[in-house]
Amino acid sequence: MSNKTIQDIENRIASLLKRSDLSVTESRRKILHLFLEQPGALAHGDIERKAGEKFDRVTVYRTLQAFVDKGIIHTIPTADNSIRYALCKDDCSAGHHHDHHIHFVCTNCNNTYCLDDVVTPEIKLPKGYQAEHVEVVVEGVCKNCKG
Amino acid sequence: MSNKTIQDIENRIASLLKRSDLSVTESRRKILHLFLEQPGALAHGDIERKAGEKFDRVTVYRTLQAFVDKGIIHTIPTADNSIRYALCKDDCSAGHHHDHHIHFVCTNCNNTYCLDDVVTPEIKLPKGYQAEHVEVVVEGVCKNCKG
DNA sequence: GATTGTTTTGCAACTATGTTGCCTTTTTAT
DNA sequence: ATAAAAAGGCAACATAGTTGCAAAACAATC
Repeated sequence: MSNKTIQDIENRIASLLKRSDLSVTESRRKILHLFLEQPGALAHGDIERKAGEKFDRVTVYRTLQAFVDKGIIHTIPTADNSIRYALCKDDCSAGHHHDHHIHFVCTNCNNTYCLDDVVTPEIKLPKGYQAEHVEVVVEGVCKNCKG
Repeated sequence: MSNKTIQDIENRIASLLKRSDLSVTESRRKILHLFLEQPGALAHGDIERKAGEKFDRVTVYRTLQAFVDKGIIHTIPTADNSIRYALCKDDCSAGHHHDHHIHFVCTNCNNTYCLDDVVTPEIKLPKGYQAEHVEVVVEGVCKNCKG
């Protein structure tokens, strides 16, 4: 990998942070790196393990909270009660997530993926219920695990 | 309320437990009561608060776990990372939940409902992904809160 | 590039949540 | 009524998440 590429990633991270009114600190750059490095979602525990040797537990909590607030990442609810986080696409802004895609949890490798091309379906609710947001999580076997 | 009605509920609870190969104990009856008394789902915290004055914390955990294992209740994933539990319909059996209904979380009263009549839609996944289970959680305003 | 005001971090202490082993009590079956 | 089996309570522990405050890092200005 060339220096130019590394520099590109750093620039991308810095501009993402600045656009969100967040100062560019080491922990924020490190955690954003983790998200950019891999395709799926990360559980809080994963992040703490990968980044936590350098940073305090509290810093990880606060960093993730800041990223959610600013619309850089979004949370994915799962059945095992461990919140997972994934990068938002560019059209998410602070406090207003446009995440109409569905999520896929692999029962084999336990990875979580955002399927950005699969749109949440319309759900017809009983009379009186008013939908604001629909969350779809599909469990199954992912592309990589399906031999 | 007549004595007969109270007796009916007790009988219903006892037979539900026996059918599931669970012995009929005070804590299990109490916790089942809580579920039957109200329409929505209960978070672990709710149950501990309502039943916990009489029972140990550990007992509540183990009771809920037993109920899930036996197919008496099922879990509902939510974005705020608090597992909620709701009664299964009668066709759920041990280890094999037929919960193809969707869940509704009210952003106003914070109650969670099983919408038993709303079936989860078919989701068309990208090539290579194989679905085993689809979970749909809708957030919005419920029937009671919509003035 | 040094200085100053603001933001972020690390630390410590704390609360909440969940788990495990062991002994006692309750339940079930006989 | 009694014995075997199951469940509950207790204590101790492990993990997860929060808060206040002082120290350090960052951004902005000169």
